[in-house]
Amino acid sequence: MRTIVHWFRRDLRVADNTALAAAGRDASRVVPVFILDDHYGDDPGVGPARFGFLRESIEALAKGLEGVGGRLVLRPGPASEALPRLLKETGADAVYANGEIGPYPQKRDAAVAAAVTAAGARFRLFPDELLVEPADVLGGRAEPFRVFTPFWRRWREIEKRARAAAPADLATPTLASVPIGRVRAWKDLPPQPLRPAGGESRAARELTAFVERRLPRYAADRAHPARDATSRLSPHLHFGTVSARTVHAAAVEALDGGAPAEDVRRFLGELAWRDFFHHVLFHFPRVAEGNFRPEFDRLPWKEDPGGFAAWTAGRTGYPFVDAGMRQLAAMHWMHNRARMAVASFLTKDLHLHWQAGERWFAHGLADANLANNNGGWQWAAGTGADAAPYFRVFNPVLQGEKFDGDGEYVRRWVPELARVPREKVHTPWTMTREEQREAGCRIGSDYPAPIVDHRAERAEALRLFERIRSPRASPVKGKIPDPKS
DNA sequence: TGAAATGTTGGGGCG
DNA sequence: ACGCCCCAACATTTC
Repeated sequence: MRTIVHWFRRDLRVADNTALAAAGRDASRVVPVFILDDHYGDDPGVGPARFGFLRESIEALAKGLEGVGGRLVLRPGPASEALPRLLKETGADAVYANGEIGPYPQKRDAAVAAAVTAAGARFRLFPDELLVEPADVLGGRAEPFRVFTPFWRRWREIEKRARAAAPADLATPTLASVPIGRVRAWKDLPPQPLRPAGGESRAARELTAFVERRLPRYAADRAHPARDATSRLSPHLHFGTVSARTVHAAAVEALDGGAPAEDVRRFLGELAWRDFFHHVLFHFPRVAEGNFRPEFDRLPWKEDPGGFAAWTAGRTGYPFVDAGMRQLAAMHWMHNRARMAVASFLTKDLHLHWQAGERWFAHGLADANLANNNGGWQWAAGTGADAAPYFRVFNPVLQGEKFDGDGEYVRRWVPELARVPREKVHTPWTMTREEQREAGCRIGSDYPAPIVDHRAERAEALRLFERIRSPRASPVKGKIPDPKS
């Protein structure tokens, strides 16, 4: 009678779980464990939103495992001590887990591999996190792609792995486990009524609703943040409450159900971006610490605590930017179009380091994921692999007018502007005194005037970015504001 | 998965 | 009929 430990990390599901399925096949008893490490990912500044989502997902996982005869065990970390102890208690001869890309998990897993091996057991990692593995998508001369489009061309040709069967009977023995309610990090969480909810069955419902109702209009609607058009799966993909394979398969199968090919193609493109950014992090782990493109180390980012505070508070005076930042604060999630606009504003209108924005997002977003968050920020700042060119500066007014033409998104998240007429909802500072009175919104008191002049700051950004071309200029280090302070 | 500046074209008003 | 100007619409270039 063989026993195997399945170590859950960011794969908090029973269905289509590669390592768990393998453990179920290879052993008659499976011990599913989640370890309360000081880290469960390697992002700086894990905030309450992710802890909240994680807690819900773990509670749901415990229930889900009961359905297949499993009992989830919670143990304090570090994993390199908890796992050998568990091996001894259960007589298990192996630890199975799904692999994770990132500097922290890879270092952690190396230490665990050593500890498990020293305890006389086997440590096995399974490919599960991504649709395609880094080793499977290489360009000419076996070099990793640094540009998305050729990556995507290759990515589409690769057959995606089949989904793993759900385990039949895990037959977990009874073991000591930390009660979830006893965990300090989870005790004092503020209420988060609008945060995406965690859990495997929740993810499955989101996926079904997305594929049936929103995917068929995805291409046309996805860039409009007021429209309910996106998958909302980002936190689920981060925590593995749904697998990327299941999402991919559902989208592909939707083609047979009549979903237009263009909509499906665009959505698959987003899944490919996720793989791309993970591959970039795998091949170039230095991106976690700084610019992918070293010439940007010369860029003189500014320090502006007041500007940063206005940005975080959603009080920049640019409605589209402020709506995004307030959506983040309220929902612990932000629409991607708004993410690009607020990132452009932080880096190119306020000239603040993209890492300040990355940290704020990591702390605030339920879906914050090192590879995607870092990739997104370096894309927006122009410092990354296949990044937007540095001279691509978003105009917050035009972004609003293009993607929120009637101002619905702005009005939803910036209630001060609820009664501003559509023509001026993205430029409220152009209202006359009379118009301000009628809209019940005085600029400068009810809602701020723009804290910077976009036209002037765009020009300033172009001037600052010039420096990346002159090799003489010296690096300037700016301090990065701490989101918790 | 930009935007602004600059260039080109063509229709219409007008003398 | 013609040249001229204006300007919107679109294309191209530049940042």
